[in-house]
Amino acid sequence: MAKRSKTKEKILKVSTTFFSELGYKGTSVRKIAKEVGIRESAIYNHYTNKEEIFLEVAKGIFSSPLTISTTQMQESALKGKAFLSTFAMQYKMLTFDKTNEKMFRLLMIELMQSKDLREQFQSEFHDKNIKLLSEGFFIMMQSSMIKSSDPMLLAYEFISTLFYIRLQVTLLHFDAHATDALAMQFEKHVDFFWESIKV
Amino acid sequence: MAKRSKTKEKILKVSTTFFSELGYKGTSVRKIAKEVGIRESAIYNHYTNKEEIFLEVAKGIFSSPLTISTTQMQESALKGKAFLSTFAMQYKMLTFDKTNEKMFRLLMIELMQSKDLREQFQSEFHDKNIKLLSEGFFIMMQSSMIKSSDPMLLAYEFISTLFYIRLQVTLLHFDAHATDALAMQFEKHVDFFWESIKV
DNA sequence: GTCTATATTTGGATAGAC
DNA sequence: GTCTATCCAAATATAGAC
Repeated sequence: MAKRSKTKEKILKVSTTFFSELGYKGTSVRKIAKEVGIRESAIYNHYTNKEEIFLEVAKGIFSSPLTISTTQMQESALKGKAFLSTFAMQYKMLTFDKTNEKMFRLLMIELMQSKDLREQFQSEFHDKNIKLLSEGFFIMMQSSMIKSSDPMLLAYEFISTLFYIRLQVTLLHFDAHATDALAMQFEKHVDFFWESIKV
Repeated sequence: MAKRSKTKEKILKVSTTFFSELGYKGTSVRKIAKEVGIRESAIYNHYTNKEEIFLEVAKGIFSSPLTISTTQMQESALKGKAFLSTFAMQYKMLTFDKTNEKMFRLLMIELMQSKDLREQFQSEFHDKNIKLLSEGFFIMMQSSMIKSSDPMLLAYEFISTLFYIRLQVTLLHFDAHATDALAMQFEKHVDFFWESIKV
Protein backbone atom coordinates (compact mmCIF):
# COMPACT_ATOMS: atom_id res chain seq x y z
CA MET A 1 0.00 0.00 0.00
CA ALA A 2 1.73 3.13 -1.24
CA LYS A 3 1.60 5.95 1.25
CA ARG A 4 0.15 9.18 -0.11
CA SER A 5 2.28 12.23 0.48
CA LYS A 6 1.28 14.55 3.29
CA THR A 7 0.78 17.37 0.82
CA LYS A 8 -1.50 15.39 -1.41
CA GLU A 9 -3.61 14.47 1.56
CA LYS A 10 -3.80 18.05 2.69
CA ILE A 11 -4.87 19.14 -0.77
CA LEU A 12 -7.65 16.59 -0.66
CA LYS A 13 -8.77 17.63 2.77
CA VAL A 14 -8.80 21.34 1.99
CA SER A 15 -10.50 20.71 -1.33
CA THR A 16 -13.20 18.64 0.33
CA THR A 17 -14.08 21.49 2.62
CA PHE A 18 -14.08 24.10 -0.13
CA PHE A 19 -16.01 22.02 -2.64
CA SER A 20 -18.62 21.12 -0.06
CA GLU A 21 -19.13 24.76 0.86
CA LEU A 22 -18.63 26.59 -2.42
CA GLY A 23 -19.19 23.94 -5.04
CA TYR A 24 -16.99 23.16 -8.01
CA LYS A 25 -17.29 26.53 -9.71
CA GLY A 26 -16.94 28.46 -6.52
CA THR A 27 -13.71 26.75 -5.55
CA SER A 28 -10.54 27.89 -7.28
CA VAL A 29 -7.19 26.14 -7.42
CA ARG A 30 -5.78 29.34 -6.01
CA LYS A 31 -7.89 29.16 -2.89
CA ILE A 32 -6.93 25.55 -2.39
CA ALA A 33 -3.23 26.25 -2.83
CA LYS A 34 -3.33 29.20 -0.48
CA GLU A 35 -5.09 27.24 2.23
CA VAL A 36 -2.73 24.30 1.81
CA GLY A 37 0.20 26.68 2.01
CA ILE A 38 1.81 26.06 -1.36
CA ARG A 39 1.81 27.70 -4.77
CA GLU A 40 -0.78 26.88 -7.38
CA SER A 41 1.77 25.28 -9.63
CA ALA A 42 2.71 22.85 -6.88
CA ILE A 43 -0.81 21.51 -6.88
CA TYR A 44 -0.21 20.14 -10.34
CA ASN A 45 2.52 17.88 -9.04
CA HIS A 46 -0.20 15.95 -7.27
CA TYR A 47 -3.21 16.25 -9.52
CA THR A 48 -3.31 16.81 -13.26
CA ASN A 49 -6.10 19.37 -12.99
CA LYS A 50 -8.90 20.78 -10.90
CA GLU A 51 -11.41 18.25 -12.12
CA GLU A 52 -9.26 15.36 -10.99
CA ILE A 53 -9.22 16.78 -7.49
CA PHE A 54 -12.97 17.18 -7.57
CA LEU A 55 -13.55 13.64 -8.78
CA GLU A 56 -11.40 12.28 -5.97
CA VAL A 57 -13.40 14.31 -3.47
CA ALA A 58 -16.69 13.31 -5.07
CA LYS A 59 -15.80 9.63 -4.74
CA GLY A 60 -16.54 10.05 -1.06
CA ILE A 61 -20.17 10.93 -1.66
CA PHE A 62 -21.36 7.41 -2.30
CA SER A 63 -18.61 5.37 -0.73
CA SER A 64 -19.01 6.33 2.88
CA PRO A 65 -17.99 3.72 5.44
CA LEU A 66 -21.21 4.70 7.14
CA THR A 67 -23.64 4.06 4.31
CA ILE A 68 -26.55 1.97 5.33
CA SER A 69 -25.43 -1.60 5.18
CA THR A 70 -27.64 -3.91 3.19
CA THR A 71 -26.13 -6.99 4.74
CA GLN A 72 -26.47 -5.60 8.22
CA MET A 73 -30.14 -4.95 7.65
CA GLN A 74 -30.75 -8.35 6.11
CA GLU A 75 -28.60 -10.59 8.25
CA SER A 76 -29.88 -9.20 11.47
CA ALA A 77 -33.23 -10.72 10.52
CA LEU A 78 -34.83 -7.71 12.00
CA LYS A 79 -38.54 -7.65 12.27
CA GLY A 80 -41.22 -5.16 12.89
CA LYS A 81 -40.47 -1.84 14.44
CA ALA A 82 -36.85 -2.77 15.11
CA PHE A 83 -36.33 -2.97 11.37
CA LEU A 84 -37.52 0.61 10.96
CA SER A 85 -35.57 1.77 13.99
CA THR A 86 -32.32 0.26 12.85
CA PHE A 87 -32.63 1.81 9.43
CA ALA A 88 -33.61 5.20 10.79
CA MET A 89 -30.82 5.20 13.36
CA GLN A 90 -28.24 4.43 10.69
CA TYR A 91 -29.69 7.23 8.62
CA LYS A 92 -29.49 9.50 11.62
CA MET A 93 -25.84 8.62 12.18
CA LEU A 94 -25.07 9.52 8.58
CA THR A 95 -26.91 12.78 9.01
CA PHE A 96 -24.92 13.85 12.03
CA ASP A 97 -21.55 12.53 10.97
CA LYS A 98 -19.35 15.48 10.00
CA THR A 99 -17.71 13.83 7.01
CA ASN A 100 -20.99 12.53 5.67
CA GLU A 101 -22.56 15.89 6.15
CA LYS A 102 -19.91 17.49 3.93
CA MET A 103 -20.51 14.87 1.28
CA PHE A 104 -24.25 15.37 1.48
CA ARG A 105 -23.79 19.10 1.10
CA LEU A 106 -21.55 18.60 -1.90
CA LEU A 107 -24.14 16.27 -3.38
CA MET A 108 -26.90 18.82 -2.92
CA ILE A 109 -24.78 21.58 -4.42
CA GLU A 110 -23.79 19.65 -7.51
CA LEU A 111 -26.96 17.60 -7.97
CA MET A 112 -28.42 20.01 -10.48
CA GLN A 113 -25.11 20.44 -12.28
CA SER A 114 -24.12 16.89 -13.00
CA LYS A 115 -26.14 14.23 -14.73
CA ASP A 116 -23.75 11.66 -13.40
CA LEU A 117 -24.44 12.71 -9.82
CA ARG A 118 -28.16 12.68 -10.44
CA GLU A 119 -27.97 9.13 -11.68
CA GLN A 120 -25.86 8.06 -8.73
CA PHE A 121 -28.21 9.85 -6.38
CA GLN A 122 -31.10 7.94 -7.86
CA SER A 123 -29.41 4.56 -7.67
CA GLU A 124 -27.42 4.92 -4.45
CA PHE A 125 -29.62 7.18 -2.38
CA HIS A 126 -33.02 6.23 -3.65
CA ASP A 127 -33.32 2.89 -5.43
CA LYS A 128 -30.97 1.07 -3.09
CA ASN A 129 -32.84 2.19 0.00
CA ILE A 130 -36.23 1.63 -1.56
CA LYS A 131 -35.22 -1.91 -2.44
CA LEU A 132 -33.83 -2.63 0.99
CA LEU A 133 -36.86 -1.24 2.77
CA SER A 134 -39.50 -2.74 0.51
CA GLU A 135 -37.97 -6.18 0.92
CA GLY A 136 -38.28 -5.75 4.64
CA PHE A 137 -41.87 -4.61 4.34
CA PHE A 138 -42.67 -7.49 2.06
CA ILE A 139 -41.46 -10.00 4.59
CA MET A 140 -43.39 -8.28 7.35
CA MET A 141 -46.53 -8.42 5.28
CA GLN A 142 -46.11 -12.12 4.66
CA SER A 143 -45.81 -12.76 8.33
CA SER A 144 -48.79 -10.51 8.95
CA MET A 145 -46.87 -8.11 11.13
CA ILE A 146 -48.04 -5.13 9.13
CA LYS A 147 -51.07 -4.34 7.05
CA SER A 148 -51.05 -5.55 3.51
CA SER A 149 -50.26 -2.90 0.92
CA ASP A 150 -47.63 -1.95 -1.64
CA PRO A 151 -44.16 -2.46 -0.10
CA MET A 152 -42.62 0.06 -2.50
CA LEU A 153 -45.10 2.71 -1.46
CA LEU A 154 -44.30 2.13 2.19
CA ALA A 155 -40.59 2.33 1.44
CA TYR A 156 -41.11 5.60 -0.42
CA GLU A 157 -43.14 7.07 2.40
CA PHE A 158 -40.62 6.00 4.99
CA ILE A 159 -37.49 7.22 3.22
CA SER A 160 -38.87 10.56 2.10
CA THR A 161 -39.27 11.89 5.62
CA LEU A 162 -35.80 10.71 6.59
CA PHE A 163 -34.38 12.55 3.61
CA TYR A 164 -36.27 15.70 4.46
CA ILE A 165 -35.01 15.68 8.03
CA ARG A 166 -31.48 15.19 6.77
CA LEU A 167 -31.77 18.13 4.41
CA GLN A 168 -33.10 20.31 7.19
CA VAL A 169 -30.33 19.31 9.57
CA THR A 170 -27.73 20.06 6.91
CA LEU A 171 -29.21 23.47 6.21
CA LEU A 172 -29.34 24.35 9.89
CA HIS A 173 -25.77 23.22 10.50
CA PHE A 174 -24.64 25.34 7.59
CA ASP A 175 -25.61 28.41 9.54
CA ALA A 176 -24.51 26.96 12.85
CA HIS A 177 -28.04 26.63 14.15
CA ALA A 178 -29.10 24.10 16.74
CA THR A 179 -30.64 20.85 15.54
CA ASP A 180 -31.70 19.30 18.84
CA ALA A 181 -35.37 19.34 17.98
CA LEU A 182 -34.72 17.76 14.61
CA ALA A 183 -32.56 15.04 16.11
CA MET A 184 -35.62 13.62 17.82
CA GLN A 185 -37.61 13.76 14.62
CA PHE A 186 -36.03 10.52 13.47
CA GLU A 187 -37.46 8.60 16.40
CA LYS A 188 -40.79 10.35 16.13
CA HIS A 189 -40.96 9.40 12.51
CA VAL A 190 -40.34 5.74 13.30
CA ASP A 191 -43.02 5.79 15.98
CA PHE A 192 -45.56 7.47 13.76
CA PHE A 193 -44.82 5.27 10.81
CA TRP A 194 -44.96 2.06 12.77
CA GLU A 195 -48.33 2.99 14.20
CA SER A 196 -49.51 3.59 10.65
CA ILE A 197 -48.54 0.23 9.27
CA LYS A 198 -48.70 -2.28 12.10
CA VAL A 199 -51.60 -4.69 12.16
CA MET B 1 -47.28 51.52 -14.69
CA ALA B 2 -44.11 52.02 -16.69
CA LYS B 3 -43.72 49.49 -19.42
CA ARG B 4 -40.47 47.55 -19.28
CA SER B 5 -38.54 47.51 -22.51
CA LYS B 6 -38.73 44.40 -24.62
CA THR B 7 -34.98 43.92 -24.26
CA LYS B 8 -35.04 44.11 -20.49
CA GLU B 9 -37.75 41.50 -20.41
CA LYS B 10 -35.84 39.24 -22.72
CA ILE B 11 -32.75 39.58 -20.56
CA LEU B 12 -34.79 38.51 -17.57
CA LYS B 13 -36.32 35.57 -19.38
CA VAL B 14 -33.02 34.31 -20.74
CA SER B 15 -31.33 34.84 -17.39
CA THR B 16 -34.02 32.89 -15.60
CA THR B 17 -33.41 29.88 -17.78
CA PHE B 18 -29.63 30.06 -17.46
CA PHE B 19 -29.57 30.68 -13.72
CA SER B 20 -32.00 27.83 -13.11
CA GLU B 21 -29.86 25.44 -15.13
CA LEU B 22 -26.32 26.58 -14.43
CA GLY B 23 -26.61 28.54 -11.22
CA TYR B 24 -25.20 31.99 -10.52
CA LYS B 25 -21.55 31.10 -10.99
CA GLY B 26 -22.19 29.01 -14.05
CA THR B 27 -24.07 31.74 -15.84
CA SER B 28 -22.02 34.50 -17.46
CA VAL B 29 -23.18 37.87 -18.69
CA ARG B 30 -21.68 36.82 -21.99
CA LYS B 31 -23.94 33.83 -22.35
CA ILE B 32 -26.96 35.93 -21.47
CA ALA B 33 -26.02 38.67 -23.96
CA LYS B 34 -25.39 36.19 -26.73
CA GLU B 35 -28.69 34.42 -26.18
CA VAL B 36 -30.57 37.71 -26.01
CA GLY B 37 -28.85 38.79 -29.18
CA ILE B 38 -27.02 41.88 -27.96
CA ARG B 39 -23.51 42.76 -26.80
CA GLU B 40 -22.46 42.36 -23.21
CA SER B 41 -22.11 46.07 -22.73
CA ALA B 42 -25.72 46.59 -23.76
CA ILE B 43 -26.82 44.49 -20.80
CA TYR B 44 -25.52 47.19 -18.49
CA ASN B 45 -28.02 49.66 -19.89
CA HIS B 46 -30.72 47.61 -18.20
CA TYR B 47 -29.09 46.24 -15.09
CA THR B 48 -26.20 47.67 -13.13
CA ASN B 49 -24.51 44.29 -12.75
CA LYS B 50 -24.91 40.54 -12.86
CA GLU B 51 -26.06 40.32 -9.28
CA GLU B 52 -28.94 42.68 -9.90
CA ILE B 53 -30.18 40.43 -12.67
CA PHE B 54 -29.91 37.44 -10.40
CA LEU B 55 -31.80 39.10 -7.59
CA GLU B 56 -34.62 40.01 -9.93
CA VAL B 57 -34.79 36.41 -11.12
CA ALA B 58 -34.57 35.07 -7.59
CA LYS B 59 -37.55 37.18 -6.55
CA GLY B 60 -39.65 34.70 -8.44
CA ILE B 61 -38.68 31.81 -6.20
CA PHE B 62 -40.98 32.71 -3.35
CA SER B 63 -43.49 34.95 -5.05
CA SER B 64 -45.10 32.48 -7.38
CA PRO B 65 -48.72 33.14 -8.29
CA LEU B 66 -49.13 29.42 -7.72
CA THR B 67 -47.88 29.17 -4.17
CA ILE B 68 -50.20 27.33 -1.89
CA SER B 69 -52.81 29.77 -0.80
CA THR B 70 -53.35 30.02 2.92
CA THR B 71 -56.68 31.73 2.51
CA GLN B 72 -57.86 29.20 -0.01
CA MET B 73 -57.07 26.37 2.36
CA GLN B 74 -58.70 28.08 5.32
CA GLU B 75 -61.76 29.62 3.73
CA SER B 76 -62.80 26.49 1.97
CA ALA B 77 -63.43 25.05 5.40
CA LEU B 78 -62.06 21.83 4.13
CA LYS B 79 -62.28 18.84 6.32
CA GLY B 80 -60.80 15.42 6.45
CA LYS B 81 -59.23 13.87 3.44
CA ALA B 82 -60.32 16.72 1.18
CA PHE B 83 -58.05 19.00 3.17
CA LEU B 84 -55.07 16.77 2.45
CA SER B 85 -56.09 16.32 -1.17
CA THR B 86 -56.45 20.00 -1.84
CA PHE B 87 -53.07 20.75 -0.36
CA ALA B 88 -51.36 17.91 -2.19
CA MET B 89 -52.97 18.80 -5.50
CA GLN B 90 -51.81 22.39 -5.18
CA TYR B 91 -48.36 21.10 -4.39
CA LYS B 92 -48.56 18.84 -7.42
CA MET B 93 -49.53 21.75 -9.63
CA LEU B 94 -46.50 23.69 -8.43
CA THR B 95 -44.32 20.69 -9.09
CA PHE B 96 -45.42 20.30 -12.69
CA ASP B 97 -45.69 23.97 -13.56
CA LYS B 98 -42.78 24.88 -15.84
CA THR B 99 -42.08 28.26 -14.30
CA ASN B 100 -42.26 26.95 -10.78
CA GLU B 101 -40.02 24.08 -11.71
CA LYS B 102 -37.35 26.52 -12.86
CA MET B 103 -37.62 28.43 -9.64
CA PHE B 104 -37.43 25.26 -7.59
CA ARG B 105 -34.34 24.18 -9.48
CA LEU B 106 -32.75 27.56 -8.90
CA LEU B 107 -33.59 27.29 -5.24
CA MET B 108 -32.00 23.86 -4.97
CA ILE B 109 -28.88 25.02 -6.81
CA GLU B 110 -28.32 28.09 -4.69
CA LEU B 111 -29.66 26.78 -1.39
CA MET B 112 -26.24 25.86 -0.12
CA GLN B 113 -24.67 29.07 -1.39
CA SER B 114 -26.90 31.68 0.14
CA LYS B 115 -27.85 32.12 3.74
CA ASP B 116 -30.63 34.40 2.65
CA LEU B 117 -32.16 31.70 0.47
CA ARG B 118 -31.86 29.17 3.25
CA GLU B 119 -33.77 31.42 5.60
CA GLN B 120 -36.44 32.07 3.03
CA PHE B 121 -36.64 28.37 2.29
CA GLN B 122 -37.20 27.71 5.95
CA SER B 123 -39.88 30.34 6.38
CA GLU B 124 -41.65 30.15 3.04
CA PHE B 125 -41.30 26.51 2.12
CA HIS B 126 -41.28 24.92 5.51
CA ASP B 127 -42.69 26.98 8.37
CA LYS B 128 -45.55 28.41 6.35
CA ASN B 129 -46.71 25.01 5.17
CA ILE B 130 -46.22 23.40 8.56
CA LYS B 131 -48.34 26.09 10.14
CA LEU B 132 -51.08 25.81 7.56
CA LEU B 133 -51.21 22.05 7.78
CA SER B 134 -50.95 21.74 11.51
CA GLU B 135 -53.83 24.17 11.97
CA GLY B 136 -55.91 21.96 9.77
CA PHE B 137 -54.89 18.86 11.69
CA PHE B 138 -55.65 20.56 14.96
CA ILE B 139 -59.19 21.32 13.88
CA MET B 140 -59.67 17.78 12.64
CA MET B 141 -58.50 16.44 15.97
CA GLN B 142 -60.92 18.63 17.86
CA SER B 143 -63.80 17.36 15.77
CA SER B 144 -62.51 13.81 16.23
CA MET B 145 -62.03 13.22 12.53
CA ILE B 146 -58.49 12.03 13.05
CA LYS B 147 -56.60 10.36 15.84
CA SER B 148 -55.25 12.60 18.53
CA SER B 149 -51.53 13.36 18.28
CA ASP B 150 -49.11 16.20 17.64
CA PRO B 151 -50.43 18.34 14.76
CA MET B 152 -46.94 19.61 13.98
CA LEU B 153 -45.60 16.10 13.65
CA LEU B 154 -48.38 15.18 11.25
CA ALA B 155 -47.68 18.30 9.24
CA TYR B 156 -44.01 17.42 9.09
CA GLU B 157 -44.70 13.88 8.00
CA PHE B 158 -47.15 15.02 5.37
CA ILE B 159 -45.03 17.74 3.81
CA SER B 160 -41.77 15.82 3.75
CA THR B 161 -43.03 13.24 1.29
CA LEU B 162 -44.50 15.93 -0.96
CA PHE B 163 -41.15 17.67 -0.98
CA TYR B 164 -39.31 14.47 -1.81
CA ILE B 165 -41.62 13.72 -4.73
CA ARG B 166 -41.12 17.23 -6.00
CA LEU B 167 -37.36 16.92 -5.84
CA GLN B 168 -37.49 13.63 -7.70
CA VAL B 169 -39.74 15.02 -10.41
CA THR B 170 -37.42 17.98 -10.84
CA LEU B 171 -34.38 15.73 -11.14
CA LEU B 172 -36.08 13.48 -13.66
CA HIS B 173 -37.27 16.41 -15.77
CA PHE B 174 -33.75 17.77 -15.79
CA ASP B 175 -32.69 14.77 -17.82
CA ALA B 176 -35.93 14.65 -19.78
CA HIS B 177 -37.07 11.45 -18.12
CA ALA B 178 -40.69 10.48 -17.76
CA THR B 179 -42.43 11.27 -14.48
CA ASP B 180 -45.75 9.51 -15.02
CA ALA B 181 -45.22 7.09 -12.17
CA LEU B 182 -44.24 9.88 -9.81
CA ALA B 183 -47.24 11.98 -10.78
CA MET B 184 -49.49 9.40 -9.14
CA GLN B 185 -47.35 9.37 -6.03
CA PHE B 186 -49.07 12.53 -4.79
CA GLU B 187 -52.46 10.82 -4.71
CA LYS B 188 -51.00 7.65 -3.25
CA HIS B 189 -49.42 9.67 -0.51
CA VAL B 190 -52.70 11.32 0.39
CA ASP B 191 -54.44 7.93 0.48
CA PHE B 192 -51.77 6.36 2.62
CA PHE B 193 -51.54 9.30 4.96
CA TRP B 194 -55.26 9.60 5.44
CA GLU B 195 -55.55 5.93 6.29
CA SER B 196 -52.82 6.49 8.86
CA ILE B 197 -54.48 9.31 10.70
CA LYS B 198 -58.23 8.87 10.33
CA VAL B 199 -60.14 7.64 13.31
C1' DG C 1 -29.99 51.66 -26.54
C1' DT C 2 -26.53 49.40 -28.95
C1' DC C 3 -22.11 49.17 -30.67
C1' DT C 4 -16.64 48.78 -30.57
C1' DA C 5 -12.85 48.95 -27.83
C1' DT C 6 -10.66 48.33 -23.77
C1' DA C 7 -9.55 47.95 -18.83
C1' DT C 8 -9.18 44.79 -15.08
C1' DT C 9 -9.58 40.67 -12.47
C1' DT C 10 -9.72 36.01 -11.75
C1' DG C 11 -8.77 31.40 -12.74
C1' DG C 12 -6.61 27.24 -14.94
C1' DA C 13 -2.46 25.62 -16.44
C1' DT C 14 2.66 25.15 -18.05
C1' DA C 15 7.99 25.91 -18.28
C1' DG C 16 12.01 25.74 -16.20
C1' DA C 17 15.19 26.92 -12.19
C1' DC C 18 16.34 25.12 -7.62
C1' DG D 1 8.31 18.80 -4.92
C1' DT D 2 8.19 23.56 -4.69
C1' DC D 3 9.18 27.93 -6.43
C1' DT D 4 9.02 32.12 -9.83
C1' DA D 5 7.52 33.62 -13.97
C1' DT D 6 4.43 33.56 -17.42
C1' DC D 7 0.63 32.49 -20.56
C1' DC D 8 -3.97 32.18 -21.94
C1' DA D 9 -8.87 32.26 -21.57
C1' DA D 10 -12.95 33.82 -19.62
C1' DA D 11 -15.53 36.96 -17.15
C1' DT D 12 -17.15 41.52 -15.14
C1' DA D 13 -17.46 46.02 -16.15
C1' DT D 14 -16.69 50.86 -18.21
C1' DA D 15 -15.88 54.69 -21.86
C1' DG D 16 -17.26 56.84 -25.62
C1' DA D 17 -18.87 56.85 -30.61
C1' DC D 18 -23.19 56.31 -33.27
